[in-house]
Amino acid sequence: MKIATYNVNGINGRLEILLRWLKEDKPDVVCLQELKTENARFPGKEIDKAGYGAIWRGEKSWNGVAILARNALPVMTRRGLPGDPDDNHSRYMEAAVNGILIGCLYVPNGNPAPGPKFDYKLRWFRRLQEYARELLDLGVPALLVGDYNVMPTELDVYRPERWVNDALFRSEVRKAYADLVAQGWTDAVRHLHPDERIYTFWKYWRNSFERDAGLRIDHFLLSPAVVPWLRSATVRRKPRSWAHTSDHAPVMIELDLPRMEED
DNA sequence: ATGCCCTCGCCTCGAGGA
Repeated sequence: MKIATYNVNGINGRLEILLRWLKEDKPDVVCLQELKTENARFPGKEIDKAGYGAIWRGEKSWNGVAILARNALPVMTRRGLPGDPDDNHSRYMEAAVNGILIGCLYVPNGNPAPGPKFDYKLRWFRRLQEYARELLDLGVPALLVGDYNVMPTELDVYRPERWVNDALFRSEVRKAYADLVAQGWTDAVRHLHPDERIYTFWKYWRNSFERDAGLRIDHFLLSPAVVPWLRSATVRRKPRSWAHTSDHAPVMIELDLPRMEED
């Protein structure tokens, strides 16, 4: 089973790129972030025609998350994080696929820091931690997948010294991510590639992709039940090289699911 | 210290992204 995450940076402007990549990699489940469109303008028909069922939660211009499943309709289990009824950003959506809970998330950027946007990011992270703890307590196979807007360590940044005061790398945010992982989650990419420089995002500016001057900010966190199934975790760099593409690359993991119990 | 480049909106500049 192949599960991917992809910050598309505008689902309508990026539809051709998305469909082309789906055809090449054939992921079974895809978590999308930054739809940047209201619900009514989500290209559900085109995605359906490509063989994917989809659930989504958009909003005008900003944010927005979706979950796609190949030849299936994801069963929505949650929309929005608990803990703040006034938070109307579309940043979390969760579905059950093949008996696995998959949370698709888009953590706030938080810049400029310090400031109200940074405070919102930290508050959002605390809510994620609280909810993630509940998921672990359930003991079910679960993944928290998406754009965390955090580089967890210096290995995850092209020039760490330039990012120390940025909302993606400040110590408070790195600690929030580390505390989340310490609950018992496994960062799939780092687990399989502990010492490798791996990036998932490159600015559009200054040929950063060609120079591989990037950041690793799109992550897969696996609950303990999922870790033994993890076969591979790779950044799909090719779509990032295409014209008019997102500034993120898709990231994909492969799970070897155990055979279903026979009756 | 900042811009660099790109998205979207109703719009040719501004806000936000990371």
